[in-house]
This record gives sequence, structure tokens and C-alpha cells, in this order.
Amino acid sequence: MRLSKNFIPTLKEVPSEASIPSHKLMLRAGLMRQLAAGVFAFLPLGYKVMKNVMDLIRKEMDAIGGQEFHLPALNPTELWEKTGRVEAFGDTMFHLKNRPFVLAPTHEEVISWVAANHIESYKDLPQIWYQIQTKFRNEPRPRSGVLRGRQFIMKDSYSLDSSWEGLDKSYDLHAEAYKKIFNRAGLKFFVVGASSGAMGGSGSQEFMCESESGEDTCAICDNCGYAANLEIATSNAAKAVRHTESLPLQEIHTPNVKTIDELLTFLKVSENILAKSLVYIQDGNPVLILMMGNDQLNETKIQSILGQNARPVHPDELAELTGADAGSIGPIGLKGFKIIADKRLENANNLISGMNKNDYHIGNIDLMRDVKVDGYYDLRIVTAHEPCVNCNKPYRIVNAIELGHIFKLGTKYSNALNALFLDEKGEQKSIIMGSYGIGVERIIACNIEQNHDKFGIIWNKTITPFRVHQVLVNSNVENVVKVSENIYKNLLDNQISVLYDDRSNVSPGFKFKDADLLGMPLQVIVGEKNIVKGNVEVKNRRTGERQIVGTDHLLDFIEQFYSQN
RNA sequence: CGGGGUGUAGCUCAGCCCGGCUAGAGCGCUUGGUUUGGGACCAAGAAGUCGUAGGUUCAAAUCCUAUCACCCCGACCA
Repeated sequence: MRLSKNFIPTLKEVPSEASIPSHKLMLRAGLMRQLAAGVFAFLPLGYKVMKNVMDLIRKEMDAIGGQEFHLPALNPTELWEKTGRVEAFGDTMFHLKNRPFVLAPTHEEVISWVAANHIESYKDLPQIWYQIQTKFRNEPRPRSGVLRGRQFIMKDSYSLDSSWEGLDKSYDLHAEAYKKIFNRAGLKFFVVGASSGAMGGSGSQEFMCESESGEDTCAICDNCGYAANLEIATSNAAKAVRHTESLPLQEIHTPNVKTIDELLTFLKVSENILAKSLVYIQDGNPVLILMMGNDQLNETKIQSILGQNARPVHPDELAELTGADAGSIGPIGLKGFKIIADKRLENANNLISGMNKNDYHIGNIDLMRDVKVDGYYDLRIVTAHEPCVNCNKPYRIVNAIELGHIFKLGTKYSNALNALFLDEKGEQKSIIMGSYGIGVERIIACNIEQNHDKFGIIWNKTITPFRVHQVLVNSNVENVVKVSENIYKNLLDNQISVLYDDRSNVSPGFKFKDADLLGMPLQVIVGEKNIVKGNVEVKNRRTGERQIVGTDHLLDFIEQFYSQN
């Protein structure tokens, strides 16, 4: 493809709308333009990369027996009401105004509808159905370029099985396919246990790409390989000690002391004898939550214990329920409260907590003697350097981008939509489902996040839009142009995709800068000083290494370069 | 939805606080010429409802009110 005749609008300056590297470079390299918040127009070069990513995904999905569909994005609202997900998605789903339709944010409903109509027998199972298609989500705050958009391309697949063992098998097939896909796309990634959220189901894992620009946070153990989203990560953080002697309760005057940090300074005691109190409302009833010291409550964990509808108490309610303000709340003397505590506090004694009276705390609380604890749970957010739950080595906490998410759904959707089959005994059963997603744009963005330098993008060999970027240096020298044209033709004749910078009105420096920005793995530089000896210069974009190669050997060189992983 | 920021030429931005005369710069673009191995140079030129609406004023890019859009932090996130 000739640069002189094709639309690749590169930018010298960084557009003000972008703040993370991938976003800046996708705009600067002319891959896309932003139409509205979270909505992007992909330009020819960007679409080329996207098609390469989609092809890569297709190959691996087909290899595990996946069959490609093309389902509608426009869905009747009624279908989504049957699974209760109109309410579950709430404002995140786009609704049409002049017809009772929604724009689908995912496709469990439509897949189940197809299955309900056409799967009759266990003999029809298993199935793996997938598509690569546009999804719509009314994100409250789109951000980070294509990493969180309101419209994006997703590869979503769905497994249909007649048994739970079958689901495990389909799930594992996907996990393996996903690893191949991300490896072939050149991404460094890791797999974490994750929360299933509103998707429901029994288990889920996320494929994460470590990146400063990521929105998710994960705990990683570099020693044993344990990795988990912070939503669910646990650790072996030390528990409170149970002293042999439980001292009598003691009132402590603590004027104007509100936070744990202030209490630490005021009392000059260790953090691990302090019990912080938080209050949630579960179905209208107050729940006191005890955490050790300054441990942070994990919202995902508390919701999985108290239910999705549990919420933090309002300050006014708090005063009414306890007679004190936040900072002076504690487990002693409360009426009508359920009390739960973090596992670090299990059966601890000689603790200090609030007295439910402003400016006072109580010392020497024994959770076995003085408090009726309704349960100990893991409630905290894991922090850096804490001992790994498996091997006790310290965790690293990293930001990460979610590339893919796989779920064991079970029968939630098949039940709601009557997707049934007859088993070997003639009994009617619900199809057992799994669902599996990959964000296509995220693969592109992650690739750039992990592979760029101050000059521009460095494409991975598998998804690069062109294998070779050919630069004609001396467009004013007739003989150089002639040789360069021959090289271009020869590359094309040998099925090597090449972007040819044949522009005559642009200086060599400008072309080199553009070549580095656009990021093809290999640059073939055709200039006067080398062609007189029958050579061209070949530059490795990643290493910057330059080699002089005879024009006769150029094809071999390129072939060899691309045959190395 | 809460907090912060920004909207001026295709792009990056100055001017706004403290109102004033024809609204600026760099890059890009057009024409002509000179250049050609790391974002060339000279000359001439085109290009802006100053986000939108209303208000104050003799006078508004500048002050006031409303509103829209975009970005960042938070909340949210199958």
C-alpha cells in the first residue's frame, strides 16, 4: 500500500483528549478518531489491526469447535425482562425511545433464545457458539481511550452442555484457547480468580494484562504464581493475638479522636488491638462490621455476604441507631444489631473500640466474653507486601487491564428462557451454560501499552497491519526511485504486506519519524548510498538494530525475521 | 451522580484575572521556488459564529446566568 495514496493521518502533536500511552498513540498513528465520549471511528490502518486480531481469535475459537454466529445488537426489551437483566443492568443498558428495544450489552439472552428453539436432545450437545460483534454499554464514565467505551467489539462465546462435567470441559477449552490467543497477540498476561458480579454463576476467571493504565487491581505472588483480583484476593495477614488473660472493660476518654490514625497517636498502642467499626444496612436492619486497625473493608466481599442490596449507613441514621457519630462506634451495648467481624479479629481479646458515645472508647474488649459475634469472614482489602495465601511470600499489587473474562453460568439463563433438552432417560433438563468474552480493542490497546517507546508503536508480528514499512529516502533521485519501485513490486509479488512510503513531497526525516510512529516490526530503507552497492538497510523497530542486506537476499531476510517467534 | 479542569483556525496553545481599536502564535493546508539519511528553508496566501443561548455595558473571547460537550479523580463497571 502506498502512503502517498492512502489515508493514514498521523499527528505530530499529542491530542489533548488523550492521557494514556495507547490512546495517544492510536490517535497519533491514525488508527482511529474519537466521535464522542467512548465512541470511536476506526480508520483504515486501525481497522486492519482489528481485522488481524479478529482473525487470530477466529482461528483459536474454530480450533476448539466454535461456530461463528452473527447475532443482532437490537434486542426486544421483553427478552431481557425474562431474565431480570433490564433491572440488573439498569442505566448501563441503552434503551430505544420509539420502540421497546434495547441495544445488547452482551448476548446470553439471544443465545438462550436460539438454544431454546432448536436444542432438543442431549445428542445436540455440547455446542460452542461465538460471534465477534459490537456491544453497547452506557458507561457512566468512558475513559482511557478504547479501554472503556460505550460501543466496542467483543468476541463473545457461549457453551451449551448437558452436564456439569461438560461445562468444566468447555470452560477449560476456552481457558486454553484464550491463553493461545493472548500469547499469539504478544501480550504478557496472567489469569486471576474473579467475582462473577451480575452475570451470576458459579465461577469466573479474568485474563489480565499488567499495565499502569489498567482499571483493575490485582494481587500477584511472583513466587508461587497466585494472582487474584483485589475484589476477592485473600492473604495470610497475621491475626490478632488472644492474650491468656482478659482484662476488665475500661472506659477511655478520647476527646476529638475520630480516625484510627488519630487514635493510634493518642493512645500510643499497636494497630492490631484496635477494632474499627462500620455500619451497613441489610434489608433495613443494621449490621456492625468490625475490622482490625486500619484494614479497609472490601465492598465486593461484604456484598457477597450481606447481599447486593446492602449499603453503608447514612450519618443521620448512624446517630439515631447508636447515639454516636462515626469514629465512636463500637460493638458494646448495641441493640438490634447483627455483628460480624473480619477473620483477623477472630476470638481476640483486650481490644479497643468505640463506646457509642462521642469522645469515648472502650478498652479490653473480649470478642468471646463481651460481644455476640454472628460470624467471622474475610472482609478486608489485601495490601502490598502481605504474605501470600499459598506460600507466605509477599504480594505485589499491580494495575491491570481486563482482556477477557470467562464464566461458568450454569442454568440461570436456560431456566429463565426455557432452554431445555431431554437427557438419556428422557427427563427434561436445563442446558448448562458458560459464557466467555474478549475485548477486541483492548487487545490492541494492551499491545500498545506493553510495546511502545517514545517514538511510537512497536507492533507484534502477529497483529501488525503490515509486515514491512518501506521507506524511499531519495525520492528525487531517479535511479533510487526505480530500484525502490522494483523492491516494492517484488515484495507484493511474494505476498509480503508492505506499507510503502513513496511520498515525494516529504523529507527523509519526516518519513523516518512516521515509520517509527506507525511501528511496523521491520523497516526497509531504500537510499542512494546503499543501492549503488545493491543493498538496502533493514531496521528492526523493536531493537533499533540496523543491517545492510543485499536486495537479492531481502525476501529471505524478511522470511527469516518473521519465522522467529 | 459528587469533585476538579478545559472549550479561541484542521492540530497544539496564548489572550480572559484587570472589558476597548482589525483576535494572535507555532505546526498543518494552498501556490511558486530552493532542498532531500532523522519531523527542511524562503516568499505569498486561504482559513476562526472565540462551544451554545441569554444578560450587563457605549463596547464582551474577556464580566454575570443558564446550558452543552470533552478530559481527569471518585462512585459505578456483565
